[in-house]
Amino acid sequence: MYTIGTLSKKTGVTIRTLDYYDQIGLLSPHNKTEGGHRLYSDEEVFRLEKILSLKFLGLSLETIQTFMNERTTTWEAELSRQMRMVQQQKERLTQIETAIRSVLYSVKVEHDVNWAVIFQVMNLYQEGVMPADDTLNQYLNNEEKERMLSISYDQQSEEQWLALIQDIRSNLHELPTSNVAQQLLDRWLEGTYEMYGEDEQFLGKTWDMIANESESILFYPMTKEVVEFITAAMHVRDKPHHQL
Amino acid sequence: MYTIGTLSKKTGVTIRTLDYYDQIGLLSPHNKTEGGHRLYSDEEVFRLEKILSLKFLGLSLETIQTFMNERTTTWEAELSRQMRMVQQQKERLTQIETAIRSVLYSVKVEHDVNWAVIFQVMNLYQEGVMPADDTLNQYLNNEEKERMLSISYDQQSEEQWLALIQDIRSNLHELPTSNVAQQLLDRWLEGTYEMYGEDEQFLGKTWDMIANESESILFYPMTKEVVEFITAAMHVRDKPHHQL
DNA sequence: TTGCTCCTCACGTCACGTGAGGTGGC
DNA sequence: TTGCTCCTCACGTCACGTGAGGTGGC
Repeated sequence: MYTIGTLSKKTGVTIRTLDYYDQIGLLSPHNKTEGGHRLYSDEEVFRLEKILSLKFLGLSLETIQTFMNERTTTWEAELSRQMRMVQQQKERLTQIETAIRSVLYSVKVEHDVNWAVIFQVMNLYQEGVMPADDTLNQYLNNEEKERMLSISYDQQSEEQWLALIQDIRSNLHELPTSNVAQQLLDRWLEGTYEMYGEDEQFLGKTWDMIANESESILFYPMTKEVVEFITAAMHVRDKPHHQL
Repeated sequence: MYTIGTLSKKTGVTIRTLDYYDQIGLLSPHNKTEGGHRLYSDEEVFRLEKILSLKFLGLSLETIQTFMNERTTTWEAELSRQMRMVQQQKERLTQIETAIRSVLYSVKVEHDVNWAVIFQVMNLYQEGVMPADDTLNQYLNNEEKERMLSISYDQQSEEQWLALIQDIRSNLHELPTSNVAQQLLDRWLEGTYEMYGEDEQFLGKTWDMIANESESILFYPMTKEVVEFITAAMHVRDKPHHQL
């Protein structure tokens, strides 16, 4: 038999929580002392562990309550519903992630929030139709799309890209043939290879997509100006008589 | 000038919400009629859109409140914090997803919840150290790991796997040489190729991992018995004089 | 004048956290 | 007897939803 304090320490659940579970009838003590102190047995410990498990899955205490009184075979529908909810939330969080990234870029690069960008991102996502997905589908096949989406930015590479884009933006006036432009292109290519690998076909398709869609905010902060700058510098390099 | 009802229709925000935003001083009307009715101008419409955008990012009204009074350059720290929170939540949701899948399997295959499985899943994840990841790292390199994790189950393939595992479980007593066992193996191989592709090396490594870890619940419902059944059937097939 | 809109309370939500003031138990 | 544990209220949380009862505005 455990007092409420002992049970609390044993399971890491606060006394107030056990108190509450008793109150709503989710977990009642095995019996009580004359003075009204609650006493729990191993049976309740097991029940509590079940409760905690189901809580971890994101179920409400009410759902858990009914689950505990029913056969496990009736759980299927509710668990499937919960599964769908979890998946939807994950998608939403992914959208939020991209949105925050855009805002952070606009704060860092443009030193102000680009509300036009944010409103566009909001509209894109709030329609719920994932138009970003449609655009990707136009340019990439399924395998390429997954490859594109599975690219993860770490802190460091993110900062490098940011710095590069900032540098490009402040050198937009430089001629494509200039050393400055060509060095920026070098940094660009290096970063691209590092992040996307050296598969020329994949790189080509991705670049086409970004270039064509540079007026939308899908690939913000790859704005039109930045894309044009890179393209111009690349053209110069491709011509033999300008090669370094 | 818009009345509160007009603004509500224009923006899709409920009157009660606008009411509340006025109450906490987040969005006050431009002015009021003599009778006390609120009147909003385009200025407030813009402010409201900003508020909604930031709310979409998951920021609290209080944070939004302070954001609106500060320069955007001060948003960085808070936005980065929010970014980390979002990423953590996504990881948590992924864990929940796997956990729910396990429970669903155990309900469907064993017609009861396998609490031992669930408690293990819980412990695995609640430590916060992602031991699942450690195990994967032991057997697969980074590329293979990503490949493994990016495999997505659709409704249909999930049901097929489930049915197959159920069938294997109810035929565990059959000899590896039996027709039944060999047919189950066929279904197994077919499903594997469909899902994981035909890269023998990758398949081999993955299978080694699953086989070695079959006593843990990482690959539940690939339990020890199921793995052993498949292995045995495969050995028979590999011997020429048993080939079909 | 009649509807419809808008107003201001005020309670409820979900799973507890955080006291307050008072007793039980070794 | 003295601490420490435990008890039962009871308010607060966050961003509104949902009425209730009463007035404004065209």
